[in-house]
Amino acid sequence: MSAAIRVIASQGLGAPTATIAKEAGVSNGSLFTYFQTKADLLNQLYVELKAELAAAALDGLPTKGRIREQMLHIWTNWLRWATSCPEKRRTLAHLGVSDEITLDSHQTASRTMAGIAKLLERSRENGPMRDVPLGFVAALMSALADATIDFMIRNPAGADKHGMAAFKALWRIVK
Amino acid sequence: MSAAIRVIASQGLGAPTATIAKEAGVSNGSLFTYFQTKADLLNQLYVELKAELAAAALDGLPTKGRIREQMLHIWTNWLRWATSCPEKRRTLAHLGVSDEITLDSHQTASRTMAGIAKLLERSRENGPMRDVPLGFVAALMSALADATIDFMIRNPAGADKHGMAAFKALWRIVK
DNA sequence: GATAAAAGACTGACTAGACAGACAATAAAG
DNA sequence: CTTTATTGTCTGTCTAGTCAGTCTTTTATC
Repeated sequence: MSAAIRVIASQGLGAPTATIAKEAGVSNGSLFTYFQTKADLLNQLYVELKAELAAAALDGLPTKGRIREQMLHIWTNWLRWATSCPEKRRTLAHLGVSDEITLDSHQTASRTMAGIAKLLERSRENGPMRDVPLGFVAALMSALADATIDFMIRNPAGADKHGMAAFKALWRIVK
Repeated sequence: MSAAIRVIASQGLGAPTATIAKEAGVSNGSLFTYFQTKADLLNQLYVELKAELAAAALDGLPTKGRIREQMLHIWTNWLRWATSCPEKRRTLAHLGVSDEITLDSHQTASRTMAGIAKLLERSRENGPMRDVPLGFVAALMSALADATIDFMIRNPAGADKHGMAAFKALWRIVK
């Protein structure tokens, strides 16, 4: 898996399975004893990375305290994870838009992100977004995070400042 | 070009050039008399679609009037174009994240979007986003629009309502 | 108007290379 | 000896791009 992350991050989804196997230090054939097809590998990788992102985002979340602080906690964790594992984040970006990823994988992934959605639900209570589907607000938040991370990576100077500016923007959206 | 849009929208960037040629009603060989390589075709297509999007967004923009109304005009046009040409929009989404698209094409494309950026610049005057790079705000707006369109297409019921909710969210971000 | 010549657009079979996945052979372990 | 894990070669398929030759259109000549 970690070999796949490294290879896909640098070569994209078109990377040959042989390259991934080599990077992992096993033969081409062995790879197919662990994953039936390349698509299988990609789907598993997608679900795993999403779960890791969700776990990273929720890590150390204070159970008490104001919602805004909890949300900021998640936001900060999210950005930190993405910027400190640029390869994982890049691979995830590739996988997220691939049509090799099944509907099932997407659903599984979104289930692992439920913790974040729950907090987002509470965040928007009585806010201007209270009357649209939660999935829509979640999509906007995710898009905002992705765009922010992209910019931070391309523009490391002032990354933290931009991350914070984007959080405030997010908060203005929901609250 | 329009054949490429149709084929890529349904098959992704991996679509064989032969399929595109067939859809266009010409031979495989002819395609390469008009485009040196497949990448050339994709880059031209990307720039063209971005230009079309920009033109559609700015179409009929009232020169006078409040900025908010002008911005809403652009926003509405943007969403209308994307939802009424789902194939173009889908193809553009594929191209936008492809690494076949050169830096040069991206720059050319962003130049054609300058009109929108200019209005965005005025929109954020004295607003909370006044101190971050304009490119960052533009990236957030673009991400918001994309996510909104995605949701509208997957969720046609209440599409207009969601489009308007997203615009208000955008306005809360910048103003 | 009829014929011929030149230009160039178009064709589709072909090449060379890449890749996913299969499989027979080998090594390791119990 | 049996079972299981691993190997790396092999194959069938697919695809970007080529090119020798055909067909169509335009131009020139009588």
